[in-house]
Amino acid sequence: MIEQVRRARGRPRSETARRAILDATLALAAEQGPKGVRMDAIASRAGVSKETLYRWWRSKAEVLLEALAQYGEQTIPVPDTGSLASDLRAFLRATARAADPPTERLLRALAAEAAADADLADVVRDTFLARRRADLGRLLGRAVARGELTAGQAATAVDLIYGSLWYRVIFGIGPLDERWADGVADMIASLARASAEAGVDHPEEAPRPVQ
Amino acid sequence: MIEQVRRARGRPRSETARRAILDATLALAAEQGPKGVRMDAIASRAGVSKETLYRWWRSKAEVLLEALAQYGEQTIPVPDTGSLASDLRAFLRATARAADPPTERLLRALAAEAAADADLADVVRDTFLARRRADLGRLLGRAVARGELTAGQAATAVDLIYGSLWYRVIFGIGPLDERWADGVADMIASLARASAEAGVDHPEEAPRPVQ
Amino acid sequence: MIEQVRRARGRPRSETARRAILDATLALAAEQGPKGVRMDAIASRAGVSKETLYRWWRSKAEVLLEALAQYGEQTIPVPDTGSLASDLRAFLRATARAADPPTERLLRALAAEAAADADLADVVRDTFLARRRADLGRLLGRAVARGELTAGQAATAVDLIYGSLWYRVIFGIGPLDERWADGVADMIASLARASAEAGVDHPEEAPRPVQ
Amino acid sequence: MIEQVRRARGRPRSETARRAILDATLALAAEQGPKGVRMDAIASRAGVSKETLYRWWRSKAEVLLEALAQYGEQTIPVPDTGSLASDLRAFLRATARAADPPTERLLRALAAEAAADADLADVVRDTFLARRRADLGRLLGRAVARGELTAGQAATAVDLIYGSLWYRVIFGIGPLDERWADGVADMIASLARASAEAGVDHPEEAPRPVQ
DNA sequence: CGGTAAGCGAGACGGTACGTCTTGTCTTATT
DNA sequence: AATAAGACAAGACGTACCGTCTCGCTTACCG
Repeated sequence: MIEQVRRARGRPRSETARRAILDATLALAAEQGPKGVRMDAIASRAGVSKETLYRWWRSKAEVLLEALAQYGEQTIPVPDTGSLASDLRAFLRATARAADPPTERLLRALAAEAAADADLADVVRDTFLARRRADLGRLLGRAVARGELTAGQAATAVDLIYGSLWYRVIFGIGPLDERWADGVADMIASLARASAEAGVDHPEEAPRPVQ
Repeated sequence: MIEQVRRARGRPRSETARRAILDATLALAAEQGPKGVRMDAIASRAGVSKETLYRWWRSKAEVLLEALAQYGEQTIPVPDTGSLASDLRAFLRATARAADPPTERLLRALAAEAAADADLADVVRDTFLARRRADLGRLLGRAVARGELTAGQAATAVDLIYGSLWYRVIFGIGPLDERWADGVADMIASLARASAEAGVDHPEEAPRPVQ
Repeated sequence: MIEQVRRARGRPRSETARRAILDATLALAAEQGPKGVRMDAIASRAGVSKETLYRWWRSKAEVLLEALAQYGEQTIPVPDTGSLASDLRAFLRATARAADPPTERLLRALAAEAAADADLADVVRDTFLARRRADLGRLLGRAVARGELTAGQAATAVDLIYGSLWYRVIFGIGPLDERWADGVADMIASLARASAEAGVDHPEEAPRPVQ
Repeated sequence: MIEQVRRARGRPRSETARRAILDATLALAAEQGPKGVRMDAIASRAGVSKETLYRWWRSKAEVLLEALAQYGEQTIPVPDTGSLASDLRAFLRATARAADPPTERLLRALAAEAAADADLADVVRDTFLARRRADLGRLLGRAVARGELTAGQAATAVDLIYGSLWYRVIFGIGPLDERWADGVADMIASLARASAEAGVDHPEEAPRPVQ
């Protein structure tokens, strides 16, 4: 049984234009920083009209969101090694790798939009951030299940971890490199080990040494 | 012989205008959010000309910085009870109290500016953030001295703690209330307790300056 | 094969906006005088953005020039009755009729701009004034051909006649009415008659009585 | 009986400052044209405070008026040789000499102010222009008395002559040199000769006040 | 000769217009 | 129907100039 996709009438959306727009967005962010990411600059660099931009995305923020979905952290796997420490390390190292300088600048541009506009912040939180928070939540959830963390600690940890990421990006505190990933992962993992040793819920789970 | 402070020539700067401007900035942020904080709106609300605004502050961000210094977190004491847990609790609760909704909105407006402009972010980081980071650094430094944390952990903790604060503010993740303060304080303190029990490496190691 | 006029791509310039701008310019000048002719007032009255104004005219003076071309003296015919006296009368009476109060105020606004800016004055002289000077020059040129005036006198007369017009407008010396037109026309014509009687160049041309 | 000039109390007005201001006004006009004549520029160039400027002159136009009175045409004698032609030549040649480039630029700046502001134009007309018009009126009045001109022609001639002067200055039509003076003088004088020959009405008719 | 009142330099101030910039919408002809 | 081109409305930005105000200092008179 062949699934017949109903073809829309008229000229189909140009995939070329879509890619050109997202590429241009990334390139502009990379080369000129958040301020360089202007709708007319994106359009002109992509060889596309502003009309096309606004036909498919309602605002600059939406373009940024899709550009991030394309180039950013979307491919970060959620590891499950049985150890919070190694899970976190792997996850945050992958996160740091995904946050290369161009992507960092996209994040920064997105943060600028969200900080300035509460409605937009809601959207960003409930779509873009929510997915990443859910991933990290699942990872930490396994530690909760093993009794290494309480649910409340896991929730707080999500804020601490992603908070430190955005904080560093927005204010230029420092790079999102392996050192950052390991520092944060170890810190949270030590805590978990401590909790486990203190006999939370599931003492049968042996704590593993961090590194 | 008493050193006579030489009075500057010409009409002295109007303290009234200065206060009116900072008040107007706070009021606009509180009432209309970051987008309401416009230079012309500040000027008109303060009964001041734009020229006066630009005479004393080169950008909106500088006005925000001074308004924050005036109304914001500048009076948060750094407690020293001998216990990291209670020090942190007290410090973060005071921080949460200082971050009332109007102040939160000022912070948000400032974040929007800093995210959009890297040069400005440098200024914000090196003046506004640095003071708060230093306060928290001193607090954590005592725990380092007591062997409850390594210097590296203390540095990471600063990012985690303030990161979570800004993250919640910028993206509207949740309020900066006592629950937040206690959750974060407990989390970091548990870690310290765990580290101390584990006999962490070298307490004599001097704490690295927290950026 | 018919030459097809290539239509420019993109949205065509709005004729509505153009007219609204020129109308608003005239109305503001008429109602509020030269000081009322402000770029933002024109824009707001015309229901147009300032950007549209500056897209098509680089300065207020250019808008005034086009408004004058639209409403001003452009339709003044250059009569040729064979008599300098009646030609001049007809021409200056038509000029006076064209210089109704709203137009006078546009002229005044234009003079203010030109007086303040030498570069602009050059443009005004070489475009707007030049056309009128040429018209009057042709009219007087016929008198020169008839031997009623020397070429030098004709040139001086152009300055005298238009000079008196602008002088009266700018400093509010008096109105540009029929009395003014006749007074100036008769004066120049008497001179021509006198020159002719004195036997300048072409004595065969009989002087005609001034009406 | 000795007229005792009552000396005002307090520090007397600085004549140095007054001269410095008028000099600076002239110099700025000469060097930078009408646009360079700014109140703060005058003050700073004269080494004087704006306070002092506005203490003695209510507006830029008043400063210009006094600067012109100082450097401009104030010393032009009204000749009385018994011949209109030579009187006019002498008067206009002296006028042209007085209108050197720096003075021309002052005139231009004054015209810009007057054109933009009707109230100011009234003042300029009734003070500055009136004196010159009266001088020229007296000169022409003698021709009227001799029956060379009618009173109406004399009045029109004043507009034509001074009109041409301002017209040339404002729009940069051409210089106010001897050629201009002679051209205008000869033109008006020819007319007078013609009228006299034609036996124009009679001298008992009193010359109308020339506005 | 010392008090005092006005003049003065400095420069901050409120007001207002300018010309620029960016966002998001709209209107053409073309594909 | 989607697109490139580009004009458009809205509105904030930062600058410039005007004329006013507020200091502390200076100058010359007058008692």
